[in-house]
Parts: sequence; structure tokens; C-alpha cells
Amino acid sequence: MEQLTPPQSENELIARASALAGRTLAELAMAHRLSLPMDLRRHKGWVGQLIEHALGASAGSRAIPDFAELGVELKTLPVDRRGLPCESTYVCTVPLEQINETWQQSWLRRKLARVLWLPIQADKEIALADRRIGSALLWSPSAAEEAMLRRDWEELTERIMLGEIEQISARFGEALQIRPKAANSRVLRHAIGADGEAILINPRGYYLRTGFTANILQQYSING
DNA sequence: AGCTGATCATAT
DNA sequence: ATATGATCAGCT
Repeated sequence: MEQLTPPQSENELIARASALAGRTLAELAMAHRLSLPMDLRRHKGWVGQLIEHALGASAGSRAIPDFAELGVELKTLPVDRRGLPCESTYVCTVPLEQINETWQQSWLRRKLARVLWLPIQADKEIALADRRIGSALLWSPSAAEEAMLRRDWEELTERIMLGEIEQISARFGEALQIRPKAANSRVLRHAIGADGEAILINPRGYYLRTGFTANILQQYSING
């Protein structure tokens, strides 16, 4: 079941993703001749890359959507035995220097405009090989969800432009949070300091809180 | 048990 | 270098 060509429509993408429901990661890895790591400690992105391969995503690590022709982003969502997300979801890096973009133009909004969510069992008691893929759902933010994201983004962006990035911890934000996103804490990047001067800090990323993604899954399970 | 800050691998 | 894919692991 090698699938190398990108899906040509959302329906085709959904059909491919739906066909993965209930399958184990070992089955999928074997079908695509990929080796299964012992665990994810040194292979944190392995599940996401396996699914990209299985669905025919073509973006690689370029800064374009996973399914560029469709404008759809793929996100695997690790879930626990209750079906709730175990982890926050990385969205994009946080611009730290002069930010000229509005919410409408923002990288964050564009990234989240259309997302294929694919829940995957992530309970530590289930061996990686035996973890099963759940039911995919194709999502765009509701008006309420977008309003929440926008409030967080605008408040966080304003603080960054005021030179307060060093005071922004992961506790800020209702739907979003800003956390470090780098190879390690020694990686530095220019940002705006308290007096408008250039400072060096660890690169940051925008993440969706687990409560926000849990609500996405819940809405779809209620409404079919 | 959940959250925050830190980290790991690969592609371009 | 910096984007992609995320999960780890210590602290509360």
C-alpha cells in the first residue's frame, strides 16, 4: 500500500486517512518499509513522519502545508486511554523581532486554517509497535475557536513587541502558549529587549494547549 | 497527574 | 541555519 502521490482532493485525503483507522504503527511501518524505533526518545517525530509518508504528504521540511495543493496541514495527536491528548501541539515558531503582520496575515492563523487531525494511541504502557491509529478529522477553527486564538495571539504579540518576551512563560494564553523550541537551551536568537534593544534568547514556538485540542476532538465525536 | 521548560532527529 | 516532525523529563 505504497502511496507516494499527493492526494488530489480533500475527499481523497480523508479516504486515505480513514483507511488508517485501527491499524497499528508496526503494520504501517512494515507496509512502507520503515524501521520501527525502540522508543521515541531519540525519534520524537517518527510517528508524524510515518503518517506523512502513508498519506502522501510532500512538503518535507519546507515551510509550506503538508498537502500544499490542498492547503491542509497534518497533525498527529497523541492520545491517552481516555482518548484525550497527552501533549500540547506545536504550531510554528514565534516571530521575535519587529512583527508587522496582523492576525489575518499571521503564520499561526494560516497554519491552523485547515488541519487534518489524526489521533494516535500514546499510552506508555502500549508498545510503540502496537499503538493504533484513530479516526481522522478535517478541521477548521470555528468562530469561537478563532476568536480565542486571536485574543491570545494579539496579546502575546503585543507583549513581544513591547520587549516583554523574557517575562512570557508557558502560563500565558488560554488556547495558545509560548514555550522554548530549539535543539537545546544554548541556541540563541535576536529578540526585542525591555528598552527596545536587541537581546538574545532561546527560540520560542507557539503550541496549542491540550484542552483546546481535546475540545476539537470532543466536538467532532458529538456531531459525528 | 499535569505542566513547563528543554530536548532529539531529519530535511532543505 | 532554520524549518519540519514532536516527546521527554523534572518539578510542582
